[in-house]
Amino acid sequence: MLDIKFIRENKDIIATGAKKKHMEVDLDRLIELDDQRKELLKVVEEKRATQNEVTKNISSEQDSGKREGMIAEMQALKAGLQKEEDKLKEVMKEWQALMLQVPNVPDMSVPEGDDDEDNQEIKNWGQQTQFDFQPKSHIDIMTELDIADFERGAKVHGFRGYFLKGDGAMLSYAIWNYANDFFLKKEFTPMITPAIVRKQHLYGTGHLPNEAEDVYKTQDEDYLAGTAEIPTMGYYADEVLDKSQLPVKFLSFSPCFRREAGSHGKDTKGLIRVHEFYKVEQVILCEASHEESVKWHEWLNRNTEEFVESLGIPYRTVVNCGGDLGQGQVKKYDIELWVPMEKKYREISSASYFHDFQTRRFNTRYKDADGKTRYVHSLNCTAIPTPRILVSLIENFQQSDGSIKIPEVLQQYMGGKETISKK
RNA sequence: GGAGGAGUGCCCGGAAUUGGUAACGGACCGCUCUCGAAAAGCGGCGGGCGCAAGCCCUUGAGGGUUCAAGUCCCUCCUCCUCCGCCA
Repeated sequence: MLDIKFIRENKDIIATGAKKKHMEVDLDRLIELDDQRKELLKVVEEKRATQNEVTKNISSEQDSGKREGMIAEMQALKAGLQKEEDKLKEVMKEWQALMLQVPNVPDMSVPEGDDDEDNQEIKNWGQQTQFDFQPKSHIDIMTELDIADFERGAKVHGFRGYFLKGDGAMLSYAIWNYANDFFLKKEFTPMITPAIVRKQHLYGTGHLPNEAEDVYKTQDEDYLAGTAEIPTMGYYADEVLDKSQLPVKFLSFSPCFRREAGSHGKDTKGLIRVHEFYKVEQVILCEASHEESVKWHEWLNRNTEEFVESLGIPYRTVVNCGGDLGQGQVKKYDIELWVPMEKKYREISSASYFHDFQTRRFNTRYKDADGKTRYVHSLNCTAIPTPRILVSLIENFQQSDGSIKIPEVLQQYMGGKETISKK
């Protein structure tokens, strides 16, 4: 959500930004509606003012005749007021729907482009793994080692179902525990968040109204969060923080649920694209300054890069192009890990900042040094998603005998084990 | 799921004639006073419109009754007490 004043004063900037993001929004209609809103508001407020004043006098009026007259007068005024209020309500409905459509303005440094094909590599770390034997996919490796079961996953869950089993499960625990130790050194507050959330919080983060298809819903009209970003951002909704509390740094762990409604044909096998997974997510709330946002954005992304480097998995970082940005995002980096069997880098992390786009919807503010309340700025970045990280980890660390070498930093979390091999 | 009680201004307390238009106190911020601090005093301390005076909105959310709703009615949410169920 942007400020309507800002929209009115910067229509061209927003229109250009929307175009860069390949998003449609009818700003002229919005401004037209806003004119109507202002006009109606004026009429309504004037009538309410009269009503308030006369009504106040009614209670102190002793003469019952006069009193009756005033009441009758107010009854008439009320009928007119009601009509105007109904009109206003009608205008507000469309106004609000349009306001939810206005995308945040992408940063100047965001490259032009249609989709993820046009994202630009800004960093490349490590060597693409070379094998002196015929490498296998994570699906084959895990199945042969009996550390994942996709057939039974499909039997129990359905399409995109999976079981992690034995050392496959243990490897996930190891990654979670290692990630906790790694990131908590950077002064995050760890959180385990609810995965079932109320609708309003998905509007807050910007997942609604535009991504409704991709979200699971309960019979109570609650939603299953696709990321801990949603509950974590909701944590301080409708609250006013003190400047001294900022920046707030949360490391949130939660299950994540995604319908993947728009990607039926894609990544139909294995652990790349699944309906449910676990994720450790970094979330930051900082002061309302672009410089602060940029600083923490770089920091968040670097944290995850460092984490991947410590595992020794080759990766690259891209800056997302305009067409690959979400509605609220100002700028986004993706970290992509090398997947040998696909001969491609695949995304495992997204670092984005939003300025006050989200916090305006969440109504999360802070009291600044000058005593003014402002909306905080919000950012988030994946720390680590499981099981997707396993795809690269396993494929890059496979050995000729079909076993998996466990990255050194994870070994202590696997009881000192160095390889996962066939029993 | 059932029965009863409660929810008040950025925060914490806490009033409001059994319908008459949200007191007051604390905390916090600014100023005065002070060498400095404390104390005391004054002002501020939700949102919108307006150059301003001022006006409108805001008592968990949304509706309704009424000239007028914190107060009455309906739906929902949250918390507390009890019953039932339960990892």
